[in-house]
Amino acid sequence: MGAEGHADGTVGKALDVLDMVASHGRPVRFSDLLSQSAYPKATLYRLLQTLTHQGMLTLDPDTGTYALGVRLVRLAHAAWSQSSLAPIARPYLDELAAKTGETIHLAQMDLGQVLYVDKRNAAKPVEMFAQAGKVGPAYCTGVGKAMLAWLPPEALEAALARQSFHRFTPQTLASREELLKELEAIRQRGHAWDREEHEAGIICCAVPILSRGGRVMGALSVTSTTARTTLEELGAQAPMIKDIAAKIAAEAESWRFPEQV
Amino acid sequence: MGAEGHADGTVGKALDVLDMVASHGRPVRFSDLLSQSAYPKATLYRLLQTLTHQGMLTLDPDTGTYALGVRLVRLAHAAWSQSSLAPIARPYLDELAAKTGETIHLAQMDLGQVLYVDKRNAAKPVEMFAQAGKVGPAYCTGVGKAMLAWLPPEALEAALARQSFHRFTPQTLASREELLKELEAIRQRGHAWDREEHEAGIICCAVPILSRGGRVMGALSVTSTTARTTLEELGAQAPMIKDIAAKIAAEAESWRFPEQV
DNA sequence: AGACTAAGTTTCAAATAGTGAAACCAAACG
DNA sequence: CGTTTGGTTTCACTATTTGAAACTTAGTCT
Repeated sequence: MGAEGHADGTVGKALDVLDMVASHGRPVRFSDLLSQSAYPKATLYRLLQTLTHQGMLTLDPDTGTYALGVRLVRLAHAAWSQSSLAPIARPYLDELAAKTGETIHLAQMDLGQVLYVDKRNAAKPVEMFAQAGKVGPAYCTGVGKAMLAWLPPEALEAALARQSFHRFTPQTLASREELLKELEAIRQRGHAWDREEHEAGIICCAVPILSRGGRVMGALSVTSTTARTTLEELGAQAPMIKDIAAKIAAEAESWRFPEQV
Repeated sequence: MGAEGHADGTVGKALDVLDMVASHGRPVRFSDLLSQSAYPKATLYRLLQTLTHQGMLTLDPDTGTYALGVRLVRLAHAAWSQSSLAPIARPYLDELAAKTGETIHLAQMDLGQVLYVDKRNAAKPVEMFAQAGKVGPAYCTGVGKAMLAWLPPEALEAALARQSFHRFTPQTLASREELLKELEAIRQRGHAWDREEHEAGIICCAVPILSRGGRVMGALSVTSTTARTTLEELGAQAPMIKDIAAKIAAEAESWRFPEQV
């Protein structure tokens, strides 16, 4: 809930409110927000007013409810096409999807959580917005563990502090200690497994996408079901996945220094 | 450029900076932003720091460049699925695309500009993030004019003030007066034309999506080329488009009061 | 009706947080 | 090496934010 740590300054508070509105699935009334937030009435009111005035929120005059504004959609368009690995990785995901015939995930780290930025479905065509932008836990997903494993100490610490360690399945690594041991194994192995840790019957093989400097940029995974395949079979594809991750990393980096001018 | 009107408060400035980063297609360095922004060095610096700390921006430690952060992608996911008409309209867009075989646009108003929130391409399947989130001018597009025509006076005024009235083609209505006359005609007619006003050879028929109270929620358009069809043929479909717009509006509204509890 | 209640909006003095010129530091350059 | 360029920190000044409380509407109850 409100355990949002320290919201620095007015901007932090405003963004906090934004998150609050986002977390409800539907338009919210002022009083709903008021009862949830730690901020006093007048403060919250002005915050909402500012955000609305800025187009980050929409106030429906009929119902008096707030919803996220369209300006966010515009910003996100830019965010997706510029900040994330998605646009660069797109052709590679297609390639990987074609070769494996399995579900592909491309994820990045967002405040200790896994954020899926792109995806290919085994069968159906992609439904972008509907899928990308989703978040998931880091400690019990392939992509999550792959990224955690290569995070520098302080960042890892920060991320660990945000894990819930909820036990989704009997296989879930539901403690800090177990997870740390696993991360060590992942570093050794070079890729992460998901052994039905998040969802029964779902397994995956994930590799990190690392910059030349060793910084974690994201992770890439191939997901399947125990009904269709085994960890061993998935593991056979690990070199190929790693290879594609390396290509994505290389292209992402070279994209950074196009015209140093 | 900096003609951003009045950025109220710190929050406004922060969002302003966010837009600035977004407007560059690529990661930007501090000095680039500095030269562009009206804010003094230290102010801009702290703003960037705050935004980075909040996950709205990412600072690449290797290159010292800022890019939009992943938190935006997450927020946008929520924004798209909650605030916009897109999720509701989706099946209707499919229907309209199937019936007409033409390109379909669903747009909303964003600070005087047209924001495309969903789209169906004539031939290819949709590329969501790559297309949705784009913005365009209001005064010379079908959807733009359709929305302007039903805006209440003050909102119209605010929107008009933000139009550039650049003459894209000989047909572009490049003045406030011409546009106002056209808007009147649109209200009479019930739908807006785009007579190659934005791009030569591209025509479209657009209708507003209005709430029961008459509030503009968005607009819907069918686009084609002069090579393939004529305004008259497009106009023949206007009733159907209007019908679908009405359905979207109805569903969007009923969605608002699901469980009044 | 008239008195209550809930929900949203506005006020205003006090306090905090934001400002920005200038100083500082550190690489990169010549 | 001295200099430039690019980024970070300081600090006194001030404008913005704060939030208790007063105020307005609507909507309810008796």
